[in-house]
Amino acid sequence: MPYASDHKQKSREKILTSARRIFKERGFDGVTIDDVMGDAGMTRGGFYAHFRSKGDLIAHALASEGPDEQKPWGALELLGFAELYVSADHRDRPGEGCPAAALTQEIARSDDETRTAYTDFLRRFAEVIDTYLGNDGNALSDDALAIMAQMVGTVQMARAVNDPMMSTRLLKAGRQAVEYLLPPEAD
Amino acid sequence: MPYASDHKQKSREKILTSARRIFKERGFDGVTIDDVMGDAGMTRGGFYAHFRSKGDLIAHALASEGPDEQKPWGALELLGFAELYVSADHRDRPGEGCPAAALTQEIARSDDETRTAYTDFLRRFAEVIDTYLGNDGNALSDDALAIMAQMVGTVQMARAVNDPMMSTRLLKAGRQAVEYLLPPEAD
DNA sequence: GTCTATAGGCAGATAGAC
DNA sequence: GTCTATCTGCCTATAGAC
Repeated sequence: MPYASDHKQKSREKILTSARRIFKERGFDGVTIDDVMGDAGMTRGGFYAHFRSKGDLIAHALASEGPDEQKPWGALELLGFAELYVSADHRDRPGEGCPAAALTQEIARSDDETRTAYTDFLRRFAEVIDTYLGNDGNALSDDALAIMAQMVGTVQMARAVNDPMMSTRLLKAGRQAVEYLLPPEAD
Repeated sequence: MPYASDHKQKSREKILTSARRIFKERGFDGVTIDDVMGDAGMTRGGFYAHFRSKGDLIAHALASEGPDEQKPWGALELLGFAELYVSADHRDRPGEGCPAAALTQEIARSDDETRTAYTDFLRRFAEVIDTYLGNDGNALSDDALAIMAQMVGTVQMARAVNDPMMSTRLLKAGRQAVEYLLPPEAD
C-alpha cells in the first residue's frame, strides 16, 4: 500500500504546525490555504481531506496552541517568564510566539468556534501565571488576568510602533509593570 | 456651478468619518472601499478623487484619530478615564472607541505610513495619560506607557473571549490594575 | 466631483485523475 | 491521500460618461 497507516495523521500535524506559525506571522486574512499547504509541503487540493474550511483550520490551529509547549518557559519564576514574554525576541518572532499577542483582534471578529478555542487558550495561559503566583484555586485570579493583559498589550504595541526607541521603552515599561502588579504576598 | 467650493472637502471628511468607524469595527482586511463609500453615501468610483489607494485611506484615517476628540473624556481624572476606557461600553462599541484597542495587530503588519500614523497616535494617547499624572516633561513616562498597555490589552481580550463572565472579570481586573500602576506620588 | 461599467487579479472550495 | 484543473465570487483600481 502506498501510504503508511499514520500518513494522514502526520500530514495533519504538518498542516497545523505550519498554520500556527504563519497565522501568527501574517494574520488570518493575510494567509491563504495555498500558503499553509505550500509551507507544509503539499498543494491546495489536499487540504479538504483534513479540514472542512479555512475557519475550521483556524479553530484547530488555535486549539492546538499551548502556553506549556516546547517553549523554554517551564521552570522559571514568573518574573523570568515575563522577561521572556515581554522581550525584543518575542516581539521580533511572532511566528514562534504567543497567539494572544498576534491574533486577539482578528479573533474578536471571528466565529464562535474560534473564539471558544481562544477563550480556552487564555484560561490555560492565566492558569500558568496563577501557578507561578501560588494560586491553586479553581477560578482565575484577578492578578493573573491583569498580568496577562499587561504582557499581551505591551508586546502588541511594541510590534506596531515604527520607532525603535519607543518600542524598546514600551517593553521596559511593561516588564516593570508586571513587577508592580505582583500581589504583595507573592515575593 | 454644480458643486459648492467646499464640497470636495466635505466629501473627504465624510469618507474619513465612515472609515474610522468601519475599520475599527471590522478591521482593515474586513472592509472594502465599497463599504466605506456606501456608508459615506457615495459610490466606489469617486473614492480615487480623494485617496490614492486603500492603504492611503488607512493611514489618513489613523492620522485623524485623536484621544482628545469629541469623546466625553476631557475633564475627568485618570481613574475616571480608565473606568470609561476599560468598560463594557467601550468593549461593545469598537467603532466609536480607541483604534489601539481595535487595530494594533493589523497595523503591526502594515506599511510604514500606517505604522507612523499609529506611533503618533500612541504618543498623543500616552501624553494624555501623562497630563493626568502631572508629568509635563518631553519624554513619555514609563507609568503612562504601562497604563496604556494595561488598558489596551484588557479591552482587546475582553472583546475576544467567548465567555461573558470571563470578559467581565477581565475588565474588572484591568481597572484594578490601573490603580496599582499609579505612581505613589500621584494620589 | 461623482457616477456606471469593467478590467484584471486573487482566493476559497470542488471535481476528477492517479 | 494528494495531485492538477477549474468554477465562482469578490475586491482594487481604472476608464469614460455626465
